[in-house]
Amino acid sequence: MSAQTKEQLSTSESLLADIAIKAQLADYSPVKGCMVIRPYGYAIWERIKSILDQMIKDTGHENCYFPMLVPESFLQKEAEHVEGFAPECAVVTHAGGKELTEKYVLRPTSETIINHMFAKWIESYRDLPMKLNQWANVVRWEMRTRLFMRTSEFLWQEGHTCHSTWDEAQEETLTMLGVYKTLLQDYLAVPVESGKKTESEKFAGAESTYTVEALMRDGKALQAGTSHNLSQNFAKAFGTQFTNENNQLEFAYQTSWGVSTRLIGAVVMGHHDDVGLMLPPEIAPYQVVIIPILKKNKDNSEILEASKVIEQELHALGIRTKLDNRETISQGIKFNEYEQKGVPLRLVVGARDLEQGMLELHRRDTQSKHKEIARKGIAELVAGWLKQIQTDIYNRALEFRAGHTTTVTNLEELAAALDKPGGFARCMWNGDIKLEKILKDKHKATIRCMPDETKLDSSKDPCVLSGKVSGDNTEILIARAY
RNA sequence: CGGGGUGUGGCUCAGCUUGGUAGAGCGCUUCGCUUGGGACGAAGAGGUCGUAGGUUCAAAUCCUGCCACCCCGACCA
Repeated sequence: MSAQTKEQLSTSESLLADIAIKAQLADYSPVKGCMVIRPYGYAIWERIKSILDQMIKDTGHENCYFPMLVPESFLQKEAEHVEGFAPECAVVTHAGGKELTEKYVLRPTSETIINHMFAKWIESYRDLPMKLNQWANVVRWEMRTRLFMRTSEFLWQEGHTCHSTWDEAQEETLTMLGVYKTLLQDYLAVPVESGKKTESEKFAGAESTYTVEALMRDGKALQAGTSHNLSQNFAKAFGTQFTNENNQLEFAYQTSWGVSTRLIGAVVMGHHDDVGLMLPPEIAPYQVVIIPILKKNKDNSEILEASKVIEQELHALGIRTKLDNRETISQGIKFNEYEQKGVPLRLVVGARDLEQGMLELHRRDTQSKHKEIARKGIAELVAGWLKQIQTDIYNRALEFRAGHTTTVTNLEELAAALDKPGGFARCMWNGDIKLEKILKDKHKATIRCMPDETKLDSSKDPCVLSGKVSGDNTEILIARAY
């Protein structure tokens, strides 16, 4: 059964699946739309998780855990929320050999159950702000799934906060958007456009949604993280109230925000070449792989010993290192394996070079081999190179995006831009939702966001739809998306 | 749910038109020989051909139903 599944996938033309499976990040599970995250893929997730977890704590949040099962009735309390999520919920109807009187939903997100508890825990303005986060799995029964980008079950972090004023909630929303931007750009080396979503694209139940949008190498945009200002919507639905300084009962102002294992998809589709995956050093499970050139049936102890010493030197500088001293596998196979896995640097330790105090270093991002690297001071050299690679990979992605962003002033130019370079089309918009319908029907595209970093001039650049110039027009980014 | 496609050793597939009881390459195991970019040779292990039924002396092959998965679309982090 699973054999068939694998077979189908390898035949498929999905570059994403091809890279992810070859790099041993994940594999398909027996359950439709679900994936098994393999150790190498999970190690990347753990890197991302530990980096982000620290940032979440540094911004004053506490981790907690809410249960996976949510009473079905909870979902229905917030009108827009039910409408948005009900179709994709998996529901538990039986337990303990009996049909349940109240069905349980496998959480698609936790606003409802968390608000149920917020309502209980919050009484006074003195209890605010309450800033929680949880690392969890969620289930969304999507009609079409894609490895990492959209799986029926995925891992994520969801932050949920309560505040006493709208302004404070708004500030929180933008703070976390900034955290995501930093995570993506400084660690995953994925440049993002941050901005607000349009009404039709916002989270079901939110007042407004902010997003970080990345551009993948196939020209598609990816919503890499979202931060929502929920205002009082859920508080009203769940009775999350507090008494303010004036002894008046008020509904709490809330936010929620999340990023998921989709981030791994962003890395895969954001950084790869013909060989396979290319990992930014910051999130690579191991940043350097040491491969000793071993001879079968000969005494390799000297080479192995030298390799171990080098490994220790790298460890001492905090460099994540893997020494592959398997004697049963040729180095050619190893070279290939680690290239597919995207390990940033490969250090080759051979008898010949070692005699001359030299090593061979190979950069994954440029696929360049550097012989005659001095053995002495190797750890410092490697540390420097890793920093350089991190920067170079980011710049490579940034360059790609620049080459795939086109400013357009009318629908013809827009249509052309979405096809020819692909990627983002930047333009002004008068807010008429007709545009979104045209995009969807004719171009399979959407408005990704109204970017924070604007490049156009509302006093000169016309609306892409009406052709009119107006100070009321908004700048937008359009793209086909995952 | 609509359109298209696929189910045969671990993987990729051939065989099916013209039924005769299953093959190749890769991978795996052992031995030999090699070893600074996916070596080579020899021997070997491994499949109730997605599933249920039908036709037939005989079904991977023909017929019918069912199931699963993949791709495209509607939906979405």
